[in-house]
Amino acid sequence: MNRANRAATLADVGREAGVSAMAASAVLNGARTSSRIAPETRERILAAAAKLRYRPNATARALANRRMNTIGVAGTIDGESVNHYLLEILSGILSSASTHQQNTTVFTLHDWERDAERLHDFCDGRIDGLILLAPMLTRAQARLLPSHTPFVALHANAPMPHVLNIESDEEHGAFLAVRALVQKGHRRILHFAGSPGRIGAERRIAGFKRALSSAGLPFDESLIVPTGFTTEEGRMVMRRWLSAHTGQPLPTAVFCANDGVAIGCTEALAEVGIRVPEDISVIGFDDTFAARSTAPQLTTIRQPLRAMGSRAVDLLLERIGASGASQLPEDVPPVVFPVELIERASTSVPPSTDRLIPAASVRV
Amino acid sequence: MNRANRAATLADVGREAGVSAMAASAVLNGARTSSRIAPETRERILAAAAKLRYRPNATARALANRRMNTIGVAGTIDGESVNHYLLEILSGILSSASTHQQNTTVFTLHDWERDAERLHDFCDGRIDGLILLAPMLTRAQARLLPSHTPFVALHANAPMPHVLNIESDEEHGAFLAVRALVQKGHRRILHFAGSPGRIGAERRIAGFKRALSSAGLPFDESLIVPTGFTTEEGRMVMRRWLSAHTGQPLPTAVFCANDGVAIGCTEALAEVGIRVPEDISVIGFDDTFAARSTAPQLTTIRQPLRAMGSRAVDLLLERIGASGASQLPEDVPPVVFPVELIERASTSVPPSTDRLIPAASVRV
DNA sequence: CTGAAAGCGCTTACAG
DNA sequence: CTGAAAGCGCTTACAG
Repeated sequence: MNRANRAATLADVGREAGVSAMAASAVLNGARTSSRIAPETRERILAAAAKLRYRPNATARALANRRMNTIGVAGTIDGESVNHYLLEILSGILSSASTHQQNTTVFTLHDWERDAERLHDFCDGRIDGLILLAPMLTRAQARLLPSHTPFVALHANAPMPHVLNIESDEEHGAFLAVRALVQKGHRRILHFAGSPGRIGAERRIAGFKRALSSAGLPFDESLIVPTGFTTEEGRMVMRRWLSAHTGQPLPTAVFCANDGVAIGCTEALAEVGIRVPEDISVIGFDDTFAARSTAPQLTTIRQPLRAMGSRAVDLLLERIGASGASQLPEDVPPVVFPVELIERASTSVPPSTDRLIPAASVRV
Repeated sequence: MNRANRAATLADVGREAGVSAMAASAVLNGARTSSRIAPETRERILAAAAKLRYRPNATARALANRRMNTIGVAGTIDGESVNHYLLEILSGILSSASTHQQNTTVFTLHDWERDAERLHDFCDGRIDGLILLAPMLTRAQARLLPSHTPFVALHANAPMPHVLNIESDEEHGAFLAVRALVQKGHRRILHFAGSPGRIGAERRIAGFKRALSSAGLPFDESLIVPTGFTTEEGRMVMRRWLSAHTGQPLPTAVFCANDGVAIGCTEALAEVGIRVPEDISVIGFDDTFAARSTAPQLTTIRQPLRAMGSRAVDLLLERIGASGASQLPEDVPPVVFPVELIERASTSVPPSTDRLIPAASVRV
């Protein structure tokens, strides 16, 4: 037993059961189950496998099958602040992969620009296909992606040749958010707009404008404020905005690029005693866990993030199954998921009289 | 070119360069670099590899080397609420693995009890070793772990035979937290104690008691309240506790089992107008990102979570390197990291007069 | 110092 | 219906 530290192999199981490795293979993996191996032989093999705690070696199987039964997910998942948006998509991916009996390997990138080359390293046989979470690849980088591995993207920032993209109707989401505010009577609506250059931010601004113009309201460029997409940025930007506008009338509502920004923004308002929704309405975007864990709970635009993650897995597995030859065409239309307005406690009618912006208290 | 959809192999590179696959292997992986392949041949091979975008196939290499250069991490990482504690450890793991040129595969478990068997499936050659994050395995389950894969645990709930455990000095952390409160003058200290049956909770209670007794203060069992370890639980438990004690004197401080609980607890206090730290001091545990992102920022006990994650990788790689034969002894002493008190804004001296607990307002 | 051979553990045609 | 052979892509001894 000098093999105590090696995992049992098919050959070991065969030897134990007095049959060939191949016979063991036949009964231990569904493949050739149909061929009738004598029931008692089958029992003997099963017993031997159990006794030796046999598990098929994944790398050997992958080498023979050209299939690892593992999908990869790449995204900027770690980082200073927790990204609920990515985590919720990831949770949809993990659960769908698991129902398809596929493993999932998560590759953490820090920066799409700099880490693009690493994507190639992942496509070395250890995964059968790769899901890109909110990739920021240039078209040139995307063109260099290995052609032997199928890719699916979620909310890609730019179309990528031969890559299927899954997104949600963000423009319409922004439209729904702002229309809801307008219908409650809001006229002076601030927009914390995410990061300039991000397609998601541009779409929110487009929806914002469309909602105003379809209500016959004027658009005031100065109410669009770039923020990034994190709670910290939401908090900082709101603090700065308030102290830059001390003494002026408070907008009656803020439409935030996502829930994280909305939460940070709410915290900064609370610091100076501005109440949500009594003094100002706040609306978020995404409907992540975070939206339900605040007080007041956040009115927001729901993107079906888990479902989008699941769909990414389904479509990727379809691509993987479609053997070799068939590559997607250069331009492939995106899959677009609908969004919906979720009304909770952070929005209401505007206050009857204008609030003035108080002087900011000093904060650590 | 009917191989367009296959990745280039060593044989392809060799053919392109007019040499054997083996010669290509020698120059493309450091291994036999020493053997002098004529510099111009070497150039030709390098050029061919670049032209064909050759990447060594990970599964073939793993099969030949019995080494995947990938470490696994298993833990209950997803779930309803974000676990900053695990994410911060994970971030230490990812960064150390990356400096060691190792990939990391994350396996998400939902429940240690039920998913213990899945750990076996991960040890099928796809990883070289596995880090268990806060495993809740029984000794019997631990004994069944495959012996051909090295394991390292972080904050295991019970000692596991042959498995190295990395932990922090939680008992001392609790002692430091409570001593700091006592030194400020606090006498009536509530403890939100985590989950009963968890070693971490027991150690916090032990440290709590030791701090009281070494200050000559009495211990009041009724001030120990089980909470779980999430923000939601902290919020709910504090709400319930306040409404169960309406009209009674407010404790002057709460020592919480972790930062998440402290944050939830602070939120519940804010809901009824109790101010931190003016009316009550709050202290957390862990010093995760979350502790610095609240207002007021949280006084807490710092565990070096990232460093602990890195160390887990280092020790695991050591185990992997120590070939076959050498298994760890049955009982292996844990690696214990020190903790420290981080004073921020959520603690201060107790108020000069007793606060009474107000009636809870109704909350969604 | 270099090339041909054998093997990692599995699977898939292909003969008996 | 079952067994022996060849191969997945790489690496590691082992002869020339």
